[in-house]
Amino acid sequence: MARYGKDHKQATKRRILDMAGRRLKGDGIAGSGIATLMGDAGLTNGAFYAHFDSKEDLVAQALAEQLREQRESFRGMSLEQVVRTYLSVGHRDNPNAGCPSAALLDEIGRSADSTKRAYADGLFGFIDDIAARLAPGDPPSARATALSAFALMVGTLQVSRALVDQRLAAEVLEQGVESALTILRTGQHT
Amino acid sequence: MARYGKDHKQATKRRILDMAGRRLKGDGIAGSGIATLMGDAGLTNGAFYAHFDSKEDLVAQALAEQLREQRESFRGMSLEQVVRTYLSVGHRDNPNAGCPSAALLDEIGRSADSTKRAYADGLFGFIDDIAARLAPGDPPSARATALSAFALMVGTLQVSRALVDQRLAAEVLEQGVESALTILRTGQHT
DNA sequence: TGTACATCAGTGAACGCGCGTTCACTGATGTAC
DNA sequence: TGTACATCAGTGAACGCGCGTTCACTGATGTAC
Repeated sequence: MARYGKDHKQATKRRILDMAGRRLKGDGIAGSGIATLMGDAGLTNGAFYAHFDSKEDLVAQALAEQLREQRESFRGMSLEQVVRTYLSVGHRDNPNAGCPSAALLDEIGRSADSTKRAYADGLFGFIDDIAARLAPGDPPSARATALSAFALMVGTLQVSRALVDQRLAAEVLEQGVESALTILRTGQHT
Repeated sequence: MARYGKDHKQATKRRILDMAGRRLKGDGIAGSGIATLMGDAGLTNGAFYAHFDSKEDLVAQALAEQLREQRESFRGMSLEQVVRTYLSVGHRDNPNAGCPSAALLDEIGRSADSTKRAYADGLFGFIDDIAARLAPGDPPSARATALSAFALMVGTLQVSRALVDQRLAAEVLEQGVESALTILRTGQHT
């Protein structure tokens, strides 16, 4: 037995993963160093490899965790609420607390296959949640619609984050809400 | 007079910008170092600062140039052709020769204001081209539709690039084509 | 025409720094006797 | 109860490397006389 409670190490790892998820979304994958990531969790760089095989390993696990949390955070909402929350100024201005897709999608495209697989698994869990609400009787039929609406929301949030002009950025978000709702309402599904 | 033709330096700068544009889209902003960028243009790191103030400066200029080229490349196409070319397997598999938005949008969101401004200028030039084709008489009325279609295409291409499963990635692209065309056909404009 | 000088695009070494990763070590605790 | 030992999460210095940036220098050319 270790001198700490038997789930101490597990709790530490969870803390690292949580903090790393936020940091990665805020500063990007390439922009987040191991020492900083560990410092966020109140530890030093050396302890990192007691928990993870490599930075890639951490990124894949943190990504999975962030997607799980995002999925949960939308659980009780109506689809309209999901769209309005996603394309809100609050979400736009706090990438570190927001959607991992909007924050990291192009970097994920350049990442190792293990990271991509972790991402894909988490993403389609989320997409299936939306599809199930669009077509409770036959979720697969609504997958394409759900994915299109999501792709539109991700692209819109990213564009809005790339704009300096606040007025224009807000307008882009509002138009995104209308378009996303239209897709969800008129999509081909049962 | 310099010992080279009077536009020699200008030509070198254009070469650096062109190569840098490709490299940045392929490896990301944080993933592209000055020495590598200069090596691509057949030069050494030291010459960089004879052409640019800083890496940020280069990124802003290269981004503007890439957006200009993208705009030109779509000039003669119908909107349907634009959509099908954008959401093609060829585009998906060659980010370095493709859309700067799809390759770099989330990193641009984390960049300096000067970079964001260069991006916004280029982006809306492109969006306005699409809007002008949707509503030749009154382009501004179609801006929202054009932007939504573009956001959907960017998000879709990014998702498709993040997938390891080729079959699934191709399916995502195909569904994206349908959704984008639907938005362009049914959007609210004159 | 021939020589001395000015120009300046480009070189390549060096700056301090942070990167991902390794590893010998610390020190708090639990177990054995 | 007291002491010796094993465990192991975490420390922090060090590894080689590439980063963005600076700068003294090179060498090919054009100009002046």
